[in-house]
Amino acid sequence: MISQTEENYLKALYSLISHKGEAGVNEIGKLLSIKMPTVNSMMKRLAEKGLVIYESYKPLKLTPEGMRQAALIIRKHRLTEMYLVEKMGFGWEEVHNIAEQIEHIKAPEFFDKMDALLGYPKVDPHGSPIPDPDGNIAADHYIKLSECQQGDVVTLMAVQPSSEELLKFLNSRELSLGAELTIRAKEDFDQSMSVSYDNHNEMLSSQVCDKLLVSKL
Amino acid sequence: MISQTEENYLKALYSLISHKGEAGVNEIGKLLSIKMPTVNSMMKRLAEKGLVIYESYKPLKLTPEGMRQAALIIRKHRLTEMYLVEKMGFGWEEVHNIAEQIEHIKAPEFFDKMDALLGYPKVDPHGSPIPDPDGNIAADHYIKLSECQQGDVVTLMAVQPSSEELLKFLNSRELSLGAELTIRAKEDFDQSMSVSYDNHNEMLSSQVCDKLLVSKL
DNA sequence: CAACACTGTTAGACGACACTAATTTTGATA
DNA sequence: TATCAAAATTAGTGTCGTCTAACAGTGTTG
Repeated sequence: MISQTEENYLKALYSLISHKGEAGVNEIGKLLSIKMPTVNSMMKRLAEKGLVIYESYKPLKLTPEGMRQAALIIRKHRLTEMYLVEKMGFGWEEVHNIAEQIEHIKAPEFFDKMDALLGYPKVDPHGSPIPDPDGNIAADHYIKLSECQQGDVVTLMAVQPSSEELLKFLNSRELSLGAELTIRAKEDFDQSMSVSYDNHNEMLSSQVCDKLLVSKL
Repeated sequence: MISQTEENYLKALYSLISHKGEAGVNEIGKLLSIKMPTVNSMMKRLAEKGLVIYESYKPLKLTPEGMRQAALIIRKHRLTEMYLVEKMGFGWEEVHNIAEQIEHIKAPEFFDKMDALLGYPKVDPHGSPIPDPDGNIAADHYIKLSECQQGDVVTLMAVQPSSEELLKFLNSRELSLGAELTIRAKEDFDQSMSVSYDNHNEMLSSQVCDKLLVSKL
């Protein structure tokens, strides 16, 4: 049995590894607000359980089973977020903390029911892919808005990572997934962008553009 | 902050006290499958926190604040059960274990939303009253079917306590809340009852009749 | 390449929550 | 009322998940 605490470590490890390719004890600690020695001993325990590959002073890895378990937790998290938005009327900026708790519920039938009621969605409300029931996750091929050029016309597909503050900012600009963005200008000195969509014409800082994932038309 | 574990003790204490008027360390232990010494030390901790009145070798009591906290957990449990049945399509016999976990979620807005989507229900799927947001719980004035007499015509209002097995039994007899029962006969030697409702005519054992709460017309 | 900063590890402690074994209190009853 | 069984308590242990303090390894850089 994997405890709630262990689940949180697996999730953190998974997200660090999939974003940066590697994860160290220190990084996990920062992500979870837990001190290094605690992380260290937890990594040893997860290694005992066959979920993590631990070698002294080497970067951490997940075993295939560890990857699968992590993906299944993320599946529960993202299904929950989708359910909260689609079926209960929460805003996409409100659901993270609730899903963070519900993801630990041990009741497969509960998540299966959400999945069915939602029509087996492929992505969560922020555009991140929902792993399938076996723990397989579709790689998305989107690019960052910040990598696009003046004149490009793109569709907003995901917000990643999606802090509550960023989502509120996007709300205030009425910018949501599926919006068709035309890049009017890109400033050389700060990489900020001027984009238009629907009835809007907005300036987006590089920090924002870095977190908006788009697909070119 | 009240931990999940502490919440479970409060709930157990609340239900023992409200059903039997009193609760002892031993009974709580049995209810929660936890050994007496563990219960004992937990009771001292809850007393420290002002939730329980603990005096050596005396029956346990809840303080007003302890009562309130317990009622609020029960509120979350029952709202969740109602939501699972009404909005997600679960059967009334399936929801207890899921609600047992979701009741510990710390997110008032989540339960407020369920409450609103359900139209502020007064009872859960088994007919038990849902405490209000301040922790006040309406006393029901129902009587046990087992206390009724031949010839009585009554409405089934609640099933209490409602084990999964009992609920499945009632399903198999198509007996649900709101059914209008006519008591055809009551056997003296075993207190079993013959009742009719809708297109049914069934024998109910005393064990069953003890758990069906009804109101007389 | 030596020094230093950062990262990682070991050792020891602690609170929460569980246990077993041994003891004490209570209340029923022979 | 003396005894005894059940309930309650105390004492001591163990695991999980956290911490701090001290020490060790790694890699960059003057």
